[in-house]
Amino acid sequence: MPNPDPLSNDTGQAATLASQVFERLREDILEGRLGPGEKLRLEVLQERYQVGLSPLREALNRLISVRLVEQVERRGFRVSTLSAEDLMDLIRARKLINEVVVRESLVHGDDAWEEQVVSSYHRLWRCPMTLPSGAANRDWEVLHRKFHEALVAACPSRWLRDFHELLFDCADRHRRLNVGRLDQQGTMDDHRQIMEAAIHRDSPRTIQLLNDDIDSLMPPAPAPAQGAAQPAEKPASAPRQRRARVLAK
Amino acid sequence: MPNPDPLSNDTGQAATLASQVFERLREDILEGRLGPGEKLRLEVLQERYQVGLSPLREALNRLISVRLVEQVERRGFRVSTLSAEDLMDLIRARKLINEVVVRESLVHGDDAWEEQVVSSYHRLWRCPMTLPSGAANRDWEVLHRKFHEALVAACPSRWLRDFHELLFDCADRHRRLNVGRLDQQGTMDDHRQIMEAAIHRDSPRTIQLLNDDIDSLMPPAPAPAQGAAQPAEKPASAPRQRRARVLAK
DNA sequence: TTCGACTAGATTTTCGAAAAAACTCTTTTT
DNA sequence: AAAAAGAGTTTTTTCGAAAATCTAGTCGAA
Repeated sequence: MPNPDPLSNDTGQAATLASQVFERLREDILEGRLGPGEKLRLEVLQERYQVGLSPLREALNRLISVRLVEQVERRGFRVSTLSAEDLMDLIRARKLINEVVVRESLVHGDDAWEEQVVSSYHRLWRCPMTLPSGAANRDWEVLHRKFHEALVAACPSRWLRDFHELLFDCADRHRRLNVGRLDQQGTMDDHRQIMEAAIHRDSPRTIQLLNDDIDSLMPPAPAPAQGAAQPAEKPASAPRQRRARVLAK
Repeated sequence: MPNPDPLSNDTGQAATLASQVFERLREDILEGRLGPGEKLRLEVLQERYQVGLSPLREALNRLISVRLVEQVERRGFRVSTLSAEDLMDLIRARKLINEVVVRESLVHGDDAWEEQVVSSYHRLWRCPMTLPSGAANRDWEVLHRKFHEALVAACPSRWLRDFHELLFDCADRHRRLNVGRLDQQGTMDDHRQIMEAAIHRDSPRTIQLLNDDIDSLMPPAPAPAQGAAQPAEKPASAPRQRRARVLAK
């Protein structure tokens, strides 16, 4: 379940404005309402989220650490870009980390872990991937993430789990922004297979299945370098095209 | 060479206050002037670095992303702690990432890379590890970091290089704060061996040597769980010792 | 025309004070 | 005594305006 109340965090405390804005910005980027490469003007965001500069800036900074936003000193923030190259690198790194983390998790997972895997799978299974309207179902996204998180939850290395999570989120952004362009059918069944391989502690198979899943993000057409997502200056409003400039050093 | 001018960044631009404070805070934490677990009161830092809240907060947020600082909403920031457990985990993760990154780097490294490795080694070799005064030599720290960076610079995966860097910095913090307690003699010679193995493209040996180096951070005495570094409330000034309290959750 | 200096407007960064929470200590209640 | 309730003090978070810097466009010289 996604936290239903954005005004409070998991511990029931009231969230700071910074956290709230962080969440909203995150969603907006993940869902593509703020496109890759788009400039994030502070005043605009201030207006959009109805907050002052302090919480906004704080949120932006946190988004940088999860690589959703990039900053150039004194020149502001922008949504980070998604290039085909990045994606390839991401896929490679992910497979690598995944392999280790999954293996470790399967080795160390106890009964409680197993239950978590099964139940998070079941919740995911029950949840429709798309809403009746055809739009992506946010709940599904969250459950999907939780399922993958549960799989590796038993890996004893915090560092590796964190890397895994970061990579997952980045890959997930690519996935979301490419829905339609990607072939995402088997997903339902894939997850069941993964879950079963995992609770049978079949490392090689689990890893293999997950790697396939990861690979499914590969840019559809290895077609001529034309880039799936260019750092467009907000397609909707790109009146002023400026020529390349030589920046100091 | 550490950037000699903290008022400007690498591109010659004037650095923002936030960046300057970030650097200073970073140094202070790395050198132990701000100890592990120490509470970072905003007002105190404001006074110490002579800046307003905005740049301070920004710096703190950036430090969080490199794991030097931790935050609890509405309860402020503190220097992140260093436990023996963390260190063990860190060592494991580092060896793992290291293995991959080094192998890739040795495979892809070209002549320019090789030169960089050699020259960064040489600069390191030339530099005394400690100052005449006996204190740690900051230049050496920087060159040391650069040497390790150069080794893996040819790894084509940005993600893995970034992970490698993050892990290195964290491990380095442990090392610095434990100088004296650790056996750090062979270092000089070790680096030469590493460099040579690397330019001979001898992956297994390079990896082995680096792993040994990493292992050398292992807590000296596996003595009774007494923790090498407790989240002490600033040893230097702990006038009010307050009894343990039950914190929410 | 092309380059460079310059100006006006836009945008980001920083400050100082106000608002909101958390913490400490005391008092009250069970 | 232990827990609950308050009151005053810290500390963090947020705002709104000022300062600093960047950008785009203009004008003049080569």
